[in-house]
Amino acid sequence: MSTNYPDFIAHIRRYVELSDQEVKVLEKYVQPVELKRREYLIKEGEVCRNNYFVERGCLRMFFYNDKMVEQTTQFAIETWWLSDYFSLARQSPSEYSIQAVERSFVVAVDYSLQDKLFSELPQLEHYFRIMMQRALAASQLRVKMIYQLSKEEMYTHFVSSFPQFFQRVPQYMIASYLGLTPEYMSELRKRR
Amino acid sequence: MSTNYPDFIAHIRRYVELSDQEVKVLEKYVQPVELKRREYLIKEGEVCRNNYFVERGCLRMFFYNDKMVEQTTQFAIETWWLSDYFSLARQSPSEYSIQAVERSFVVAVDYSLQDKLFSELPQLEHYFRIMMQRALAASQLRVKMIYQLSKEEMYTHFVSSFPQFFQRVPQYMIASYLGLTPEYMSELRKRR
DNA sequence: CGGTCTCTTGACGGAGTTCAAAGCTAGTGG
DNA sequence: CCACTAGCTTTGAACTCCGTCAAGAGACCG
Repeated sequence: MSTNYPDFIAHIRRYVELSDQEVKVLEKYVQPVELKRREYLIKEGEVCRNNYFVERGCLRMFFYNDKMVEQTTQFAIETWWLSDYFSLARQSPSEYSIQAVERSFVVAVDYSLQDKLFSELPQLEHYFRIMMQRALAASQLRVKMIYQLSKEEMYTHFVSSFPQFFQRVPQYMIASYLGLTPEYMSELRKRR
Repeated sequence: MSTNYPDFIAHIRRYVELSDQEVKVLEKYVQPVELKRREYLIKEGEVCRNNYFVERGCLRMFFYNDKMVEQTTQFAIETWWLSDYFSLARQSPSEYSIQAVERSFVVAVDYSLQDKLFSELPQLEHYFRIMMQRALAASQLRVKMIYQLSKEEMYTHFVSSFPQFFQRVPQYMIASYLGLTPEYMSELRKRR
C-alpha cells in the first residue's frame, strides 16, 4: 500500500481497522508538514487550528513567562500528538508557541474538519478518544510527579525515565520543562 | 421522561442526541453511587474500574506523599468526570484514592463495558472524546498555572477563579491542591 | 576563526517549608 | 440542644532549597 504517512497510518491501525481505501479518505483531511530545527508550527497569539502528530523528530510547546523566559510545558516525539487543546476548542488565540526541536516530519489534522472526518470514518473518533485519554493519563501522571518530587528528584527521575531525550534536547529546555533553572540543573548534574 | 440520572442525561444531551429509548440502554451500563462525606469511591492500591460523573456534590483525588501527607491532585464538582485514567487504561493498582468531600451523588460508568456501550450507542464515543479533550485542555492549563505563578499568585488566582469552592472545601485540601502548606496559606490569607 | 548560543561556577538572598504549640470550629453523641 | 472532642486553622521562629545575578568557559556554526 502506498501512503505519504506510513508511520501515521501504522499507528492508527494499532488501535482501529482502516482499509486502504479509507486511508485515501483520511489523507484528504491531513497535511504533511516538514520542519527545520527551530521552525514554528504556531506562534503565541495565533489561533491553533490543527492537531499535530509527530512522525519523525521532536516538538516542544512553550510560553513566555513574566520575565520573558521561555517555559517549555510539553515535548512530543514519534507517535505523540501535540496541540493547545484550549485554543483548539475555543478557537481562541494560543498563549503557546509550538516549535521543532530538531528536523521533524509532522502530520497536521485540520480541527475544523474533524467532525466531518469522524462522520466519514467513525472509527477515527474511537482512535482519537483513546489518544485523548492516553494524553490525559500522561498529564495526570505529570501533575503527580510535580507534586511529589523535589527538584532534584524531578531531574533524576527524568534522566532515568527518558535517557534518549538527554541526547536530543538542549539542557536548558529540559531544565525549563522540569521547572528548574539551568544553573541549578547544572549543579544537580555535578552531584552525580 | 423518567430517569434516575436527570443531570447526567441532560449533560450528555448538551453534546449529542439521545432518544428516550437510548437513555434506557445507557442506564444498563451505569450505576448510581451515593456517598456520605469522607466516603471513598476507590482507595489507593485498588484497581480503578469506573469513570465517575458527579451529579451532585464534590469529589477529590489524592495520594499519600513520602511523608504520608495527603496530596490532593484534583477536585470534581457537578458535571465533571473524574478517574485515574492510568489505572483505568492499564487495569493496574491506583496510587490515588477518590473520596467525597461532601455528600455526593455520582454516576459510575463501568470501564470494562465501555467498548460494548460505544458499539450500542456510537454517539457516546463522541461525547466521551469531547469530555476527554476538555479534561486534557484543563490539565494543560493547570500545568501552565503551576509553572507561571508563584505560590501567592496560585492562591489569589484560585480564590478569584473559584470563589464557590472556598466555602465548600476545607482549607488544607485547597492548600494541598495548590501545592503549598496549610501554614503558608494561612499566612497568605492574612495578607489580604 | 569570530560570534552567538549554551553550560558552568559561586556568592547571596528570599520565598516557602518545617516544627511545635495554641486557638478555634463543627460534627457527634448523649 | 448542649458539651465534648477531634479535626482544622493560625502563629511564630528557625531553617533550607532553589532562584537570581554576574562572569567566565565551552561548543557549535557559518
